[in-house]
Amino acid sequence: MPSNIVSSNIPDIVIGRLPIYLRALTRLAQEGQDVTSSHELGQRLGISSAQIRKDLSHFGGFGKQGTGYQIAYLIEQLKQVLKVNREWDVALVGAGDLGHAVANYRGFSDRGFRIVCVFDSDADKIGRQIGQHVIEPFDHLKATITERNIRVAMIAVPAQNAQGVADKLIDAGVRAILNYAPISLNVPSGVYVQYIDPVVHLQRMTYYLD
Amino acid sequence: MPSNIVSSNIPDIVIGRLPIYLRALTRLAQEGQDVTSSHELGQRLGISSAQIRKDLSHFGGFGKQGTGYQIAYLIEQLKQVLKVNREWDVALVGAGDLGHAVANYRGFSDRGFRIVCVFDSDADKIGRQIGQHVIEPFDHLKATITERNIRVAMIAVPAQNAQGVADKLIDAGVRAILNYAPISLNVPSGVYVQYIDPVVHLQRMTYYLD
DNA sequence: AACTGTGAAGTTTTTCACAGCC
DNA sequence: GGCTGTGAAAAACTTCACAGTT
Repeated sequence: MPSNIVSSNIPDIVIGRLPIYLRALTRLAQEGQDVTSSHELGQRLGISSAQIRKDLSHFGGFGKQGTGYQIAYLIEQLKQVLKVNREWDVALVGAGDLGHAVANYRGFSDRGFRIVCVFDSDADKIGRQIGQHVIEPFDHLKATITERNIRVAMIAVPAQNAQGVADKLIDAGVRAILNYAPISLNVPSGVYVQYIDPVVHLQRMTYYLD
Repeated sequence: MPSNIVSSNIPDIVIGRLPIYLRALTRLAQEGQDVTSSHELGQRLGISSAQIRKDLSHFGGFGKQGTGYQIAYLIEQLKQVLKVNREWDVALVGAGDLGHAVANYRGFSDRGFRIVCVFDSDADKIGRQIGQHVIEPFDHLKATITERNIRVAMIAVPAQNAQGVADKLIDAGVRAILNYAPISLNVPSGVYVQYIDPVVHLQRMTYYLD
């Protein structure tokens, strides 16, 4: 989702598939496999082999004709392209049920992300422990995020507060927001937003049911 | 995501935007507005007005020239198209942190979905209360889902169990799966899957950061 | 004057199909 | 024989621009 002007010439839709490839490759590696092909990967993912080859070709020739792709090598390359060969510090806003689930989720650390601070506006929650973090009050938000130079955040607050939180985050320097609140955010150019709204996903499927 | 053959001729990408429109319209209605235009809606969502008009035109002429769209009417029409003018019973599999957050989430009921049963394999959890449901053991899954004629399910179990759970759900008659586990599922034609993997969303954004 | 609905034009994305390499 | 990388072709999707309606 290039928020506005796209600086590079690689389609965003291609970028969107790379994390899926990376996830599948990581799984193959865990299963002990060393080499795969665009065909095998495509079968697993329900994507055509041509599309996978074309997508990867945007970033260079990662494969070997006749052989396929060295899984460990391709994983490294994709991590580099997606810039997750480093670890990104992430701020979490909202320490309700959802915030707790997100804070306790084990799946971030080995895929490039680490929650480093949690904020909430509820006086009862401030100071409490969540995961391994102490919940900080809202008005620490800017100082903490600026100080730690945090660029990535997740919003897990009620819909009516989400835009206000987003504005504060952006003001503090955040450039990528994963929004769990069921509302579309308005953000300036250069800020990226992704949405997770389970109902949107469900509604997209019921269309096809009878 | 038409799992295989698409019976109708309306692009899936259009279907995917309808829930977004519906969400924005519901919000406008809550704010007390009666009428909107493709332009206003597009501004809010960062989508061109032409696209909104074209998308809606697949299902009939919902608007009035010179005036725009009657919000309440358009909401009703979209609900009907997406088949959420009824309430779908949903099964939830997995009662860990994530399962708890999902089970306690307030946002399903007024948007067409109602969690009616929760399953887990952990003997310690079975019989416990979650939201307003008693956690049932895995081997009740088929009986309960068949009996209640449930067509929609959410998977919130660890990645290594997700495919097995999906297979059981499908065998029991489920046709739409919202998968929170970070793994691509293999499902037969006629079964629809949507994925929620926060890391995939985050990785899609870090590409654009420096 | 404001706005929709829609063919036509333009752009993007996917698939095809094959030369080249292992 | 099996597989990649890639131009070219095909398909899908978005935007344009305007006739027609309120």
